Amino acid sequence: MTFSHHCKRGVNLLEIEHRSKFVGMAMDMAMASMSHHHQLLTSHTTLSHLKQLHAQILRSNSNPESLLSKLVLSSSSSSSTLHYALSVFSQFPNTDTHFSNQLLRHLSRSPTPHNTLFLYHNLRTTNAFTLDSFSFPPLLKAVSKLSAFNHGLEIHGLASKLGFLSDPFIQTALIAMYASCRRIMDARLLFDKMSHRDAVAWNTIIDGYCQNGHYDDALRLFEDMKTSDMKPDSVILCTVLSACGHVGNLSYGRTIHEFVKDNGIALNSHLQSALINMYANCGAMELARELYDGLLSKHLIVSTAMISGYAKLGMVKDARFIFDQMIEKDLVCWSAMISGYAESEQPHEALKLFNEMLRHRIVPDQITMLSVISACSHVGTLVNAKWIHTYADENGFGRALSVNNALIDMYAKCGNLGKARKVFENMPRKNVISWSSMINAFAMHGDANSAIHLFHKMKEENTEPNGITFIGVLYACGHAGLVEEGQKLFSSMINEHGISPTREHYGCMVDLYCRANLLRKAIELIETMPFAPNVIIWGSLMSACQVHGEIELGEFAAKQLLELEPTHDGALVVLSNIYAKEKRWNDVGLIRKSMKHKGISKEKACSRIELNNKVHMFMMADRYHKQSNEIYEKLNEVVSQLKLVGYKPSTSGILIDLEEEDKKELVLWHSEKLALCYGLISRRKESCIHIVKNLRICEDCHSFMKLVSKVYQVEIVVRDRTRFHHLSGGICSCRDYW
DNA sequence: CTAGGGTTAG
Repeated sequence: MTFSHHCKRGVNLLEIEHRSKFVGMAMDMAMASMSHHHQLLTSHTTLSHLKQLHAQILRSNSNPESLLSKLVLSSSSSSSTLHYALSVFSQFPNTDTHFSNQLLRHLSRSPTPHNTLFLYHNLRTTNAFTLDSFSFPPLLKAVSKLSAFNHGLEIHGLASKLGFLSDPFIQTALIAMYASCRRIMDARLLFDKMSHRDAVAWNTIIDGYCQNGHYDDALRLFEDMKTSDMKPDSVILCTVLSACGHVGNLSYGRTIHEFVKDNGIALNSHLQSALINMYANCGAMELARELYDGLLSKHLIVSTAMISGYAKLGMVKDARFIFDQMIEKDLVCWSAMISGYAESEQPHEALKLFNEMLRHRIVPDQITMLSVISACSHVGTLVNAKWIHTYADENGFGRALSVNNALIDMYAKCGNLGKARKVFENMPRKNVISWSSMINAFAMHGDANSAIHLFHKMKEENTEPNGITFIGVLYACGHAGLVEEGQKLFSSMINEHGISPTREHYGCMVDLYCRANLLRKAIELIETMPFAPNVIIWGSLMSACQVHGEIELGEFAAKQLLELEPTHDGALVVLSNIYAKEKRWNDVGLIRKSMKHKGISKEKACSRIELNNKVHMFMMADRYHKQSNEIYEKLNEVVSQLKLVGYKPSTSGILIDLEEEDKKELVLWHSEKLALCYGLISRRKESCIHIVKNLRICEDCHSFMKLVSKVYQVEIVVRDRTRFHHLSGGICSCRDYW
């Protein structure tokens, strides 16, 4: 095909388009800026525009070759426009390899690298094209970005056939390709075979280890590099600093900082940022802040690292300060701030910020969705859960594996086990997290049999359980009192699955023995396990002692607990009860003192009830609710009804420094009782009452609710923190202590 | 060749 022929074809296309008035107008505008071809080409990428511009290029006197290359580049965003542009390109008489390589390079760096491979195949089918060694780095870069391993192998084979494998540029590109296709060993073999390794090769292999999560290997390799002749450049130092941040290796990170200072390495903006990111990721926020405040221009990425650094330490206010100061915000920093709130027990703020982000017309991606769903789990209301589920479905996240995993957990934590199960069952593909989430959902709700059943089904379907899976299933065994089953699972975890138990696993086992009144075994395990017992483990033992009347051991456990957490509610109650019984008034006085001290910082108890898609909040003895009078009337009625079947208010589990009579009054006004009475007034017939409490439910409220479920024949689901109690017919699904 | 956000347990 000749150039003039080509030109004619372009004009014909133009004429067809010209019939439309709209295109005509666009054409006039385009003609008016004829001298700005290049700009137009990068900003107009619809097919009709491309055709117009193509025609203009052919009519104009400017260099058609360079403009055509821009035509291809500007069209790389959609396959239809690219297809058109490539058809033009491939008919172009001059098949200059240098020119083609330039195009490959541009496409491989674009946000749509798959077009590199598209161009590659397109060019290979037009015989005129030949590849030279310069074609391979961009091709391999595109493969790396796409993790398209099969293409990578093909291109590796071709490079080999053409005798290019001794080219260090291609060797390095191959290392990067294997590393990003999760074949780090192959990458390493290639690296070891290189005869001359430059800084780029070293950086590529070190970065490859990082990409595959082997940060410690990356740091070892960096040491190897230093012992060889290679001097680290600033790019490598950036990579290594990032590795330090990922594994939280602050001391190594500081060593590198010193190395930079001692060797007079120029502290360019990249290196400065890498240092700040490293410190922020290691939680060394003072050091990070010092460097950050010294920055002249605060880059998006550094600010985001600061936000997530503060957020991880629970310093959300500082995180928000950085966030608010940012002039330019992108999706990633919004996500960081949202997840910061979600993980810092401020899920409402997270949702508020998400809505604000949407108002700024920023479109969330999958990662944002995971944080927002997690925030909804923490909020715990079904209204929010349904809202975000619908949002996810309507915005194309409904089929994403990780999103579904998060949804399972969310529905479970919002009290709707049925919906969690439905999400789980509808998943076309499941991974360990899906199974673990569902197992844990059952465990959370006290349905041990379903949890254990699912665990066996998971193994039948050849999904390998991990440490977290076992926490869920052991927890379930504890709640169901399945001692032997739990022991079997614990040893199979170690022996068959090769998972070494963590403190949390021991915690589950201690709890299992405690609940089964096997206190000797519990103590034996505490003494032999390779961890120092934590608050949860002492708490299990202490509660068990209380229930089973082991006063001395209980006192010991409570004291150990208070060593670790001097303001622990339960421990103070247990100790003060023991001392009061033994008339040790001095000790009782000491405890009262620490209780008073603690009263200042104590989180206020509140309960929520969700009814007919609305959430109502209650605090102890509050009168804020519109129907307050009705609620207290109902409470009086319920109390007298329950007293007929033997209810006696009990204050033994309550930690307020008051006279006994006042305590009796107050215990009746606990927020969960108010919420429950509101539920009894307002619920639709036959519907279940859902109550969420921010703190642990006291013994009295638990037995109160059990009796209500029997006398009023109503199903009640109560959540305290992340534990659910299903109450019906006077029975609770869990085997919790009070 | 370099830098930032995520889901299961506790």
